[in-house]
Amino acid sequence: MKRSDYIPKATIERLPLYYRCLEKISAYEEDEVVSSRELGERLGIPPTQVRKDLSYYGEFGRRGVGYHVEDLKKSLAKILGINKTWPAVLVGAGNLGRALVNYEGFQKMGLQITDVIDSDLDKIGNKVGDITVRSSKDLEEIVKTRQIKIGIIAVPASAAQDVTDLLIAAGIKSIWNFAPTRLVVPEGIIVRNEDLSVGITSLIYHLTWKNE
Amino acid sequence: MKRSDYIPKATIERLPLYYRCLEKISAYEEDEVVSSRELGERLGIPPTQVRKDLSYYGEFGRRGVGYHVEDLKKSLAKILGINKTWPAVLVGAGNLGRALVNYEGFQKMGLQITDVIDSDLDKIGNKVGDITVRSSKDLEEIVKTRQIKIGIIAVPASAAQDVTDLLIAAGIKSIWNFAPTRLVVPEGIIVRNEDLSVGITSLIYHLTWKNE
DNA sequence: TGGAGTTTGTGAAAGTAAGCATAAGGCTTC
DNA sequence: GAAGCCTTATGCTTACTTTCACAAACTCCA
Ligand SMILES: NC(=O)c1ccc[n+]([C@@H]2O[C@H](COP(=O)([O-])OP(=O)(O)OC[C@H]3O[C@@H](n4cnc5c(N)ncnc54)[C@H](O)[C@@H]3O)[C@@H](O)[C@H]2O)c1
Ligand SMILES: NC(=O)c1ccc[n+]([C@@H]2O[C@H](COP(=O)([O-])OP(=O)(O)OC[C@H]3O[C@@H](n4cnc5c(N)ncnc54)[C@H](O)[C@@H]3O)[C@@H](O)[C@H]2O)c1
Repeated sequence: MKRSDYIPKATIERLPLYYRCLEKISAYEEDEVVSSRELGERLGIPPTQVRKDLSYYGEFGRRGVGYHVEDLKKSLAKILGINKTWPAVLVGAGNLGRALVNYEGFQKMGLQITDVIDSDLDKIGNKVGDITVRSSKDLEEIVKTRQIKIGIIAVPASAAQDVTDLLIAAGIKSIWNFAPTRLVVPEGIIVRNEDLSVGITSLIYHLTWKNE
Repeated sequence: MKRSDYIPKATIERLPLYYRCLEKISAYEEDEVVSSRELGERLGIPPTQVRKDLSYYGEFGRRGVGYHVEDLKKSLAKILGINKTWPAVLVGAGNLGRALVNYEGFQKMGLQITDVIDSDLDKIGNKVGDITVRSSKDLEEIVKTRQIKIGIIAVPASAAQDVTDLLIAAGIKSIWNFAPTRLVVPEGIIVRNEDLSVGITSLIYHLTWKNE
């Protein structure tokens, strides 16, 4: 598959939006074809941006016509790596962890949380959804047998670095981090911070300064 | 307070990180002063970036010395608008909604969820944390009496636009949206989308293409 | 008091990303 | 089969963001 040498980070964050939008069209509309204009309108993105984003990966459209919904959806799934299912282990069966495990929406994006770890003895053995909570001493075996590459951190910030080190020792290659702290990881490990406080704080900022 | 005409979006998203880092230093370290180098190192941000970000709002440091932790923390709180508490109403007492309500960390960033709305008759009247779930017919009264400016959407995507319209009709000025859908709002209403699927998908993308 | 060593604040330069303009391809109608 | 109207793909321009480089200000110590 074609892929330009340099692709803007912002482009990569828009691809999932295109994918999800195509899924919706595919499920609820009869249109076989969609234009960059329509795709853009649904998402609040200029059509030129949609086309430029896609052009980094090849030519998916037909001039004068648009993009074939199913084809583009498949292509995007392949580009994003979500044409297969990625198993993941979640650490921290608290409020947020349980919400994440029970959310079905991630499956469509290729994520399947297969295992849950917690340090609380009262939680180990309990079920979260269909998954039995296990101790971190089982981590290495879980990661090895399922060939898990993704670890999800939903523990308090104070425990996040320790959990990170355990995950990496167990063989994980990437971390989705919900704890509000910076993780130190070896070269080659991918970290994605999902910092909800930043979201609300920037909203409050805009609210504060709106009329000045 | 000084504030440059144009401030990069990325700067605004880093300010909460600086603030939280200062809070941590203030709570756990004795240092009265911190340099842009140290602040940057803790957050993985270059020191020049730290200084430039702060410089949009004034001169907070002392050359040859650094930034006074408490002073900078106060200044940032004021800049971010989190030197007061913003009441908010959350709609959707499901898995995610309950996690958000029970999370204490938002208080430190100025957010207090004071009310919870759901349409499910089995949920109305129940408690989420200390808050009794109420029906959306009470929304307007809630927003008016508490002067709430922030609405939080934690309902399924299919209901998100309806809830948005209700919130705006009730007088809300900004929306923190967790539903994976674009909301259409009138001019002047601030929307912040917190799209977790984008996060995991971009992580999977990087994992997929890492060695190419 | 003065010089060496720090650290900030900020214009200028470099690096990224978005938007424009236009060429090229495609469909429809007569 | 040619005119007219679409829509995509992309080089170039414009806009935004980060990084660099250095003057200015402060501390410490001899
Ligand atoms: N709940 C939210 O809405 C929310 C919002 C933003 C950020 N966060 C962040 O997400 C993380 C989890 O939040 P939460 O509200 O679910 O917290 P929580 O206290 O409800 O759950 C944390 C869980 O982690 C477990 N845990 C603690 N240390 C552990 C360790 N070393 N190994 C394994 N498990 C361990 C605890 O037993 C508990 O079950 C926190 O870092 C929090 O700051 C949560
Ligand atoms: N749970 C997660 O981890 C997660 C992750 C990413 C995104 N999301 C998004 O967050 C939203 C909520 O997810 P969830 O897992 O909590 O779902 P959920 O089904 O557990 O909860 C949804 C709640 O909204 C209520 N509701 C539905 N329609 C309503 C209406 N019109 N007015 C008021 N209340 C209404 C339902 O009664 C239910 O209590 C969804 O849009 C989901 O896509 C959730």
